Amino acid sequence: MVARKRGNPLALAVLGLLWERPMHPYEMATTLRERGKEHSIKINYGSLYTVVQSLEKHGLIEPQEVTREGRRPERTVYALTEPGELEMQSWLSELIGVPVKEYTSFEAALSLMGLLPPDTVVTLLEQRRERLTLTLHTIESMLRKLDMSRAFLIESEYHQVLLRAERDWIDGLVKEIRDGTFEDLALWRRLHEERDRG
Amino acid sequence: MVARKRGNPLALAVLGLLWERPMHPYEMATTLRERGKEHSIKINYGSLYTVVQSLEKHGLIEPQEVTREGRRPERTVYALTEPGELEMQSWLSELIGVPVKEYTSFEAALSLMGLLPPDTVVTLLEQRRERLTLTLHTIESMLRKLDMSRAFLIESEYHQVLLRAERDWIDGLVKEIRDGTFEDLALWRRLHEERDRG
DNA sequence: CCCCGAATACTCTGAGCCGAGTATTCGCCT
DNA sequence: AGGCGAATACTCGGCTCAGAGTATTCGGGG
Repeated sequence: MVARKRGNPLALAVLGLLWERPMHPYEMATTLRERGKEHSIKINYGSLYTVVQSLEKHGLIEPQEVTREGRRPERTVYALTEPGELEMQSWLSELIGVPVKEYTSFEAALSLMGLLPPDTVVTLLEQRRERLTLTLHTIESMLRKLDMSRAFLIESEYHQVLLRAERDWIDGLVKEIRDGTFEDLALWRRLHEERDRG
Repeated sequence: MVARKRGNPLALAVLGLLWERPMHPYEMATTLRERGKEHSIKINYGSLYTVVQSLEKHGLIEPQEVTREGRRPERTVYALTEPGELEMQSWLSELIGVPVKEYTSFEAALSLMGLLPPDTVVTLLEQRRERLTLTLHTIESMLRKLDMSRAFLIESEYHQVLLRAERDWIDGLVKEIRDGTFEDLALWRRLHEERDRG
């Protein structure tokens, strides 16, 4: 058998859930939503069922029983196999222990920002800054009224840290462009002025 | 015509390149690599050619001429259309001005870290910390010997800021788990000990 | 007691993306 | 002269993913 390709983290979440107890796919989705994991892991039905199929194909999970309640569609309850438990541990260990470069669309946008004139960029950055602050406030107030135990909040704590770092950095950048400290600002501006005339 | 679906940022980069001058796909790839954009935008041939096709289909770029050098394969040179220029500006503006949640695999992993025993997690986090520091050093020394103008480095400056924020946060987390300050640590540990015996 | 909307439990299709593979040519080294 | 690796310029098939669509049932209001 070929080495499993570790793609969608949703598959890892599935392994995690089955580590606790057997479940059918739909229940996995709702359980994940109840626990608020949808904010850190993208869940959607299409992917969920493909992912479960692929895990079964690789022998990491196996159908335990097929039940039916009333005349609802059948539910296949899956259980974790032993290879599945090992895979879950090794995969999760890799995700935590080995950083991988993730391509964000904002980083891409920054690398192309020279395509817009400086003043436009400043306006947009300020817009982003405001929106980030708003998101941050929303998260903070959500957490305050939720008051779950720390272990469930780790991921959103991390998320907040990154958001704040981004906001502060944008702040600095905006100031530099505004007061002309930004290197090659003149060049940048000239380029767009020429283009506008030409 | 249906509204274009703004997917792959590589398409935006293509629009950006054609804003400067007409080019054929292979040249786009090499130009982007020369400028080091491959670090902020994922480039691969498969996607590049699909993306160019789709841009042409939507009238944002158009073939200008088909040349041939020696007996190499033909090269189709594309140029930006006016709708293409507008789309590039509005798309880039959106990417800068409107933050969108991006799902990183580390955030997913954090939300599942309870599946591993605390001591394992600490070891893994320390591993990650070391690797992050290493990456940071590599980037710093690359930038030092590269000495390009600021405008070309913005994206990697941003990247560094995020890496540092992550590293510092991990530092704090590790300390909390180590010295027992971490909330519900006992519960977490007990859960795994029971499981080991059971 | 009947209707409507929410919840249950998936299924399906098309689009997008990846990256290994292909075929040719240039240039350098011996 | 000829052979080999790097560069040129794409192509192709398979896999994944999104998310809208489907069919059924339960619960509550009038």
